[in-house]
Amino acid sequence: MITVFNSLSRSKEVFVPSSPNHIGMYLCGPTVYSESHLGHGRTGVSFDVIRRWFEYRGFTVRFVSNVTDVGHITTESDDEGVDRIGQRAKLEQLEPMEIADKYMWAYFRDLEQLGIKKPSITPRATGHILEQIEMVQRLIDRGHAYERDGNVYFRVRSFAAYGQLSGKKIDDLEHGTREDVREEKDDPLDFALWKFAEPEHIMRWNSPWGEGFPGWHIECSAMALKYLGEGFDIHAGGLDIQFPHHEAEIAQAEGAGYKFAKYWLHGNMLTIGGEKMSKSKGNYISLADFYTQKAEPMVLRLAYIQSHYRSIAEVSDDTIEGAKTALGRLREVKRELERRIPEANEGTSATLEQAIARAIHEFETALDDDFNTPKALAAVFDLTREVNAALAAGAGKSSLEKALHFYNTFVGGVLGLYHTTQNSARDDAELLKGLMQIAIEARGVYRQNRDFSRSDGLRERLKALGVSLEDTASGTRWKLES
RNA sequence: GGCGUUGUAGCCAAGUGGUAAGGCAAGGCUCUGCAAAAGCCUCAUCCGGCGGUUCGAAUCCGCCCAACGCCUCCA
Repeated sequence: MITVFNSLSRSKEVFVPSSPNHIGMYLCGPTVYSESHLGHGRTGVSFDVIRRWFEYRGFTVRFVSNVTDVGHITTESDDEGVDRIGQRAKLEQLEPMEIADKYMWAYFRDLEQLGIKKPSITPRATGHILEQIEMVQRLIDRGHAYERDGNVYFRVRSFAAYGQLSGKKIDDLEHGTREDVREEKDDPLDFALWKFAEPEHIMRWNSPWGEGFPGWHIECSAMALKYLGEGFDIHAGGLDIQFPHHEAEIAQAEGAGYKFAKYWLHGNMLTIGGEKMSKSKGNYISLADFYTQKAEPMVLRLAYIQSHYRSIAEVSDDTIEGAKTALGRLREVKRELERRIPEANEGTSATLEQAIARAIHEFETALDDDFNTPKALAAVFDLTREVNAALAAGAGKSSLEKALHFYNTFVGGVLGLYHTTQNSARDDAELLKGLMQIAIEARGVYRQNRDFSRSDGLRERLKALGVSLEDTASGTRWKLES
């Protein structure tokens, strides 16, 4: 039994899928107008683990995650209709669609590094203009929208449930609304479904209301319904787009007469030095910069998983350093198991098997309870201590194999922490292996002759190159430092 | 101003009525020519503060303090 925190009810609910073995899940992707940052990475990893958990529990998940490649107005009052993609296009002297394409692929690349599984479907907003127009027309026909000079607006007060998801009351919102609203709106709360395109606006499509482009929000309503159908299971996204984006999605879809998502899951924000990392604050770190300047992607993935997806997570150099070491232990225990299993004695270890059973139980319980990854990770580290002790005690092969299976299934499969990225260094693996063998042999001769200054000197020089040596009872091992 | 969240060891972070998970850092020990790795041990009488409820609270209630988020583009 899996329980999930549903933002609609603001409480944990037992998850009941709409069909027995299949789950439809939609995750709001970014508007692709600039580099993806640590926040995108966190949301991606959070829902990737959730998806993997459903799969582990036997569900087939259709995971739809969009890319919004239509630029949206930066300020409602701006009649120039400057949108973010358009702005960026001017800045980089590219076509808007070149900007969208460039950052979309960068986003895919950055997420892939984090071991995030590809969505089943990745719909683009520009590929679904017809669906969006249809939905807008439907909203007009049903009295939830109206047209003014080529713009179409959603009439918020016509949709009683507006505000339910984010816990806002329409009358409270009224006061907070900006002064400089577009005068043709009937109500300041109303939001755009379709915008008239000024002559200089490059991204434009023909519609029943003239040439224009869709508003932000409508693409997700249309694409989620198209690929997941009515009443689909899960809609997910960052907490910061709960309002107004998700609120608007519900209003549009249900206003058009369709049942929308049953469970709404929101991932919390990242802080740097206690402050939310965000574009407007300018304190964000792009994923690409992180990878080149801070640590490899898997360290980041572990850092994310160490906090619960609904908690605010602090990212600091200390957090990253801690994750780096912890990841090393998780890799090392797996490597050691792989190394030792072929030569292990036949037999079992009752202590180890009990520890494995307990770890599996605790891991499953933790993830079943609203995807509590920090708690699951605690179970993994508890087991790791047991495994290392068992290895030292010479535990039997079949128990060690069970332990290895645990790491492959849970740490690798569910948490996705054993993902490796392709890089050119890997092509040289054989060469490296051979060279290291030679170096180790040479050092071995020094050691046999008790010429420790030479053998230590060799080790220091290798260390300086990022290769560390470990002398063990069964010979010298080496590894590349991360 | 409206709505909401959080405050747990040096840092990160679970726990949400039964007497403080886990990771990092730090210190000691075992092993070792040395080092590393690994293991073992130590590391919050206490969970922002003050009251209350209870046999019992970090966990529930009240007040206070502090920080943060949404209400505007954001994952």
